[in-house]
Amino acid sequence: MSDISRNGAGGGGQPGRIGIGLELDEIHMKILEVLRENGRISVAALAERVGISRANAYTRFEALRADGAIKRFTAEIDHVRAGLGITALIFVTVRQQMWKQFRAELARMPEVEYCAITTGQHDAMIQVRVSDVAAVHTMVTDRLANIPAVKATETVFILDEVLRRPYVLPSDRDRDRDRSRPSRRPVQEGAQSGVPLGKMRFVGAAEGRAALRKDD
Amino acid sequence: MSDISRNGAGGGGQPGRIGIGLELDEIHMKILEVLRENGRISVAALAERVGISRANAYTRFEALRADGAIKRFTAEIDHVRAGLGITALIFVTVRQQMWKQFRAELARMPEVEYCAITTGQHDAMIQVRVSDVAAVHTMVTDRLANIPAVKATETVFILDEVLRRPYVLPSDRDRDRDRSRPSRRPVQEGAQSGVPLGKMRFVGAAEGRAALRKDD
DNA sequence: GTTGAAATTAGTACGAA
DNA sequence: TTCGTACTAATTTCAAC
Repeated sequence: MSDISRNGAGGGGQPGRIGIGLELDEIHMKILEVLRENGRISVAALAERVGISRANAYTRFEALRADGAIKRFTAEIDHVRAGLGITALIFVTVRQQMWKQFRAELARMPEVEYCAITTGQHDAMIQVRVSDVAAVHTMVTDRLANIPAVKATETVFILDEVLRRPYVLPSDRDRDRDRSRPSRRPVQEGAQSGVPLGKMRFVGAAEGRAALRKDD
Repeated sequence: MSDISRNGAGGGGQPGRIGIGLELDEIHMKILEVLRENGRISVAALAERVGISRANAYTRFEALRADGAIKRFTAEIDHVRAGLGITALIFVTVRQQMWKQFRAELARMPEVEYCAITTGQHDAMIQVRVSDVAAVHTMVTDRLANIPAVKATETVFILDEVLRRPYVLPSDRDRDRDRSRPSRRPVQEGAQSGVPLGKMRFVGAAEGRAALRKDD
């Protein structure tokens, strides 16, 4: 289980259009909405909530699963209750052309919950869950630093997780737009909103890093 | 749905011990292991895989749910298929004593999938999923920058998501330790592993930020 | 904490609209 | 395609051990 998505750097699909596979209509989206909130709902109950027949619900449910739009069903676990009270983010600078090795090592670290390749100052961000702060230290100095692919790390602790949505869907945005922005003007220019631009910074990829993903 | 966990800054629980509520034994952990991989498995099948009777499985299943160790069941959705091909991380510096406002505004932004309060240079990290790069720009300049609580932002794009585990459990670490480290020496000192310490950096909280969580 | 049997519900197949 | 119904298989509940 290696790559869980293929986000191109800048080539985002048009809103509403899906590249290959199943064409997702409004009812598909409704199904996804229900399922991300209650992954254990029966297909019969799902059909009722979405407003389609049971047979149809079974067909669409299977189609979404087969197509990969639904990747899996999972239980969200309280890691504190489970004994992993410490969460940290480790930003990693990876030596070029050693991504393959880095990924292989990641797979051997069960305390890593999430890893993403990013633009900006660092190359990757990994999120780890451990039982105590010492384990973070061990993780970074003992395990990560011993990987030749790792050039440098920077660690921050997560003090609180304010929000985690099961999975964001385009329909959420539409709903919000209707609620809080009755008349939405099209995006034209960055400075159009009268916001002091000095407040924010966009950080692009370092030189020569655009090709990194091709390593494996 | 505001705070999804109560991670203390440094006060991690002892490994294996859970503060309040249900005492989780080995079988509970096994149940969680199965459920995080297959959230839709029937309790009957779960009982068989864990090696207990069905009645027992039902009891424990309900206990885990009631206790909050299982927070919810959800479907993992392929955001690219769903039309949200762009993922970005926005690091936010929040004005002190305006956290409450910041959180309230977050709740009104459906494109935010995750938000954590961190130590280090910034105060919070938010992950957003949108349909195109322009939407990130709009999000940052139009929406975030208009929140008085937001002092500054720094945005990076996620090029690829290498790894996402449903939820890390302590038993994963044990399994890994058995597999790759037959004799584990106790952690004593940072420099003990012979690793060049210059490679890594731990970033603590900025001054006066320890009290931030008490704002709400 | 376990097993077994009844009641309920889920999943499948197929014809009609 | 979608719906409705009838059929089969499985799950959940509940009881006794």
